[in-house]
Amino acid sequence: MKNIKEHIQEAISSSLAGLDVKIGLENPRNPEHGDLSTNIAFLLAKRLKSSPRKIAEEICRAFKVDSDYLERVETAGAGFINFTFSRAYLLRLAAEILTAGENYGRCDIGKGKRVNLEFVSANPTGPLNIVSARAAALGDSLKRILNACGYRAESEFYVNDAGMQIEKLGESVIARYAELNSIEGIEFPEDGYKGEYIYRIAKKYTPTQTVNWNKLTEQDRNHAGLFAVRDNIKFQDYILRRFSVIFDRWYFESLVRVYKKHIEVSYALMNKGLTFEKDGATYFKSTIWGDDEDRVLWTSDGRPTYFLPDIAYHQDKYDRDFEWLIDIWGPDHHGYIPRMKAALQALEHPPETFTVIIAQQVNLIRGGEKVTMSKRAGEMVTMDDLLEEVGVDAARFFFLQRKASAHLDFDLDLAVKETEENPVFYVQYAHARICSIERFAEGEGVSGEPDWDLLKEKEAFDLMRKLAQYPMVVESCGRNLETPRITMYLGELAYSFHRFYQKHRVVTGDKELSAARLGLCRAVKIVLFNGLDLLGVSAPERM
RNA sequence: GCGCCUGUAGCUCAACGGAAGAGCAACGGCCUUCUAAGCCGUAGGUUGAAGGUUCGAGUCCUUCCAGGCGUACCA
Repeated sequence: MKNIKEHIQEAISSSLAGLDVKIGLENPRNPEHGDLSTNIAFLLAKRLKSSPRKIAEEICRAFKVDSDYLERVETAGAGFINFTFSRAYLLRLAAEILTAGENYGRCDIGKGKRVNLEFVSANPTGPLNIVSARAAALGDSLKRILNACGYRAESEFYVNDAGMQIEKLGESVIARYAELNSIEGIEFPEDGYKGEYIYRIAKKYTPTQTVNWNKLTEQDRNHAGLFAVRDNIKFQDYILRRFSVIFDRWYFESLVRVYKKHIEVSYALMNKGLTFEKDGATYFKSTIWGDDEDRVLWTSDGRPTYFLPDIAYHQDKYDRDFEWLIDIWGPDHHGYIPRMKAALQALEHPPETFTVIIAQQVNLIRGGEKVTMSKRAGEMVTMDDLLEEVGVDAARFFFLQRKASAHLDFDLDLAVKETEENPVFYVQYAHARICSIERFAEGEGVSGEPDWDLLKEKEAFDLMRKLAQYPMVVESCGRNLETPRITMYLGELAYSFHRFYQKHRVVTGDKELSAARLGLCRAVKIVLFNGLDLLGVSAPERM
């Protein structure tokens, strides 16, 4: 049995007799416009020197309606052609969903391409913040979506466990340690990490045996810094796991440095004549690829900047045979995009193999006012605070409802207070309700293969039409690296189901009809489950 | 100054260049029946402004206006 889109595309192509045109099919927003619609007549108007309306009518006339797929084909508006699915197609589809199970909705637009998704990559200097939570939800969900679209996607967290900030972190820990142990003469560094969590770490910390409190060395600071890094990473991983985000790989900047990958990359750029020295620093000529200014790779005192090992890290992803790199960065890094794109192009990677998604900022609203957050002052609402307050499912669903590029106001009071009216619960409730019906049906002895032909109700067919849209939604999200369509779709599917439920009792004295309706419910349950799974949101069996 | 993001219903936000939508809030109805965390109904719009491209613009281009973020030899 052919895919219905292919069926329509072939049927139109044959009536166009050799005209080479891509026939786009989309879901009309208005149900009166059928189940699929094409704008092909508009696109052909110029070439055929005719009006869209006339072309649409001609295509319509030539179109042989096969009732295995379609009930109706008609022109509308200024030249749209609308297709309405046939009863036979929809019933067959419901049966197919039961067979396909978790595979329903998958496609193969990715063709096995290996994708590396890097996200969160927060500094190991403290707890995760709210933007990290958003990036985590987005990245993890995109990984699930891409895998459902036939890509082989892996997730990666890059840990910046090297460089100045680690020393600074160590200095902060040592200062707090000194404070806790009444050791004199250690000042808290002016730009140190002031959060309460540093005390927590300092309490667990044991300084090096050789420590001289009057003269702290770089080694002392690094020792404390790495201790704090390990503690922070452990906590970050713990919170991410609670958020249903499990990274395939944690990649350490210190490893880049140990294996001198950054030096390799530095030489590679130098040998291409793409670097120069100025005021004792080494620059990369990123302006060649449109960056605003050339960027420093090595500082004048001989340290690599953050940028250089990061280039090496990205080169390493290519070396590990990833064909497409997707990075999700916070809004504070958007200025960083041109230089990284420049560096990767300089290393001869085609620009389309590297995509950056900026996860825009999140404003937390509490008591109708923006919660002010200052990392330096240590006033943060952290990711674990958020999980504590609104829960995993609500938090993920909220984040994924918005496209990444949109700023997001997250009203904490509302999310907590309105738990019962939360969109995620609406969708989950539909799933739980179907599970409940299944339990009831079992008790009533409803079983056996559904006789789909018994389904006649309008609401049942509305539901099947919705089920038919699901694969297109997944594919579209995979193509656009977006999630809001899925949350939106699940809301619509749940709505269609609740309507059906309200109007037609599933389990009745008529066992045959009950089995057919139960079959439809099970198809809905499968799609709800699959969709929620792409979001990393649970599908509860009872609520 | 320059760069990026955003501006759509009272609020939060959708809408591959295709035929303006949802949820919440408001108002009015529906539980002897498989979960009322549900359903039905009412109301709500010059898509920030003005031009342009197009058969067709919330969407693309230009110029404004408003809000946010960024603009390091930090990460």
